[in-house]
Amino acid sequence: MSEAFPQSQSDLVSYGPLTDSLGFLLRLSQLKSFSAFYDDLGTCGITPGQITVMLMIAENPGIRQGVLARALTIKRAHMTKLIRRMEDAGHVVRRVPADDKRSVELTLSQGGKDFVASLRAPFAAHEAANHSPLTNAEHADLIRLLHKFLDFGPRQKDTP
Amino acid sequence: MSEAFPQSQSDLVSYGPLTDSLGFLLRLSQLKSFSAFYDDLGTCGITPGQITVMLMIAENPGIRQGVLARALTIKRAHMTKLIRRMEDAGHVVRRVPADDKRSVELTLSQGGKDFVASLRAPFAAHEAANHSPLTNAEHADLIRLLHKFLDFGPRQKDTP
DNA sequence: CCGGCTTTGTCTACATGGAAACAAATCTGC
DNA sequence: GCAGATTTGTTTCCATGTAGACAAAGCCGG
Repeated sequence: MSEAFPQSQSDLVSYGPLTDSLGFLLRLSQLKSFSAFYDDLGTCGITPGQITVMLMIAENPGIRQGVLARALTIKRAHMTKLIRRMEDAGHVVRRVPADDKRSVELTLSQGGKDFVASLRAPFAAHEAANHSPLTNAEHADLIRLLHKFLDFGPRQKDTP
Repeated sequence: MSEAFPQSQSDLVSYGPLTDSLGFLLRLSQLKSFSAFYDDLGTCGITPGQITVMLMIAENPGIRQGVLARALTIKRAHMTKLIRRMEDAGHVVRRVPADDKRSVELTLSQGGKDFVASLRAPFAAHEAANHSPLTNAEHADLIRLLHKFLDFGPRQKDTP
């Protein structure tokens, strides 16, 4: 039962119980998606993690580091390293607010804003092409199901 | 536009263009799925990568290392390390065939077979519970869409 | 044969990301 | 106020996985 996945030509392998394992399929899908990201945006000198963080800061100016880490399901320790590099690159500004001197508020520098602006079009093009073998309707379905799987809250409805 | 994901209570964050980014959603979903895996099977002393490799060898006895690496979309260098540890643990046997002395054929030892057998029930239970907020029908849809996204070939049909 | 080219696994760096411990700041109960 | 617990970011160490070079084995055209 259950044969053949995308692997190169034809090694003819049976995937057994993994064939319908959600975790396994999600992992493979994420690897494929990341690979497509590098194909499309590799020349922009950006990684998925970096663009994610920068888009989030652009969308939520002044967001605190820990809040951002929770929102992206990554550890604060790792966020520290990510942010440090983007600060060194001059893209992100760290500010310690007076009312809570433990925390750090993040904003984009002008250079960071310009950089993000220059990435929006390529990123959108990548998203549009990332469907691969999926039709537009299937792509939308997949997004909807992942939202539900993730407990995505107030799905944005334009007409309340 | 676009607010609120699962993060802890309510940090109220806007995800902007990431809200409908397939790559971003796949990454979050994979993290959630992995986390559920450790919750369900962490006590069995196994990682997602290990159980994947062992299930694949059980399903394809004598499979070569490189073929397995391609099938799982991981690098041969990493497969070498994974296999070495499972060999040290006495779960996997490496055999160099006479007809191609470069390659290595993998099989499970009796201990490996027993170990896999002991994991099948917990793994199936985990898969059944991993739907989380998805209905059975939605879960099946999600699997189907991921298969298509991944170019899953001869989708096993019982009635041709 | 036999000099190249490819394939296969391995090795050594290196990048990515998490676990646990820590210091400083804040909060809480008294 | 203030001693103890909690939150926030950081540091260090470790696990996971990749990139590129390598050696050995197989393949191929003369």
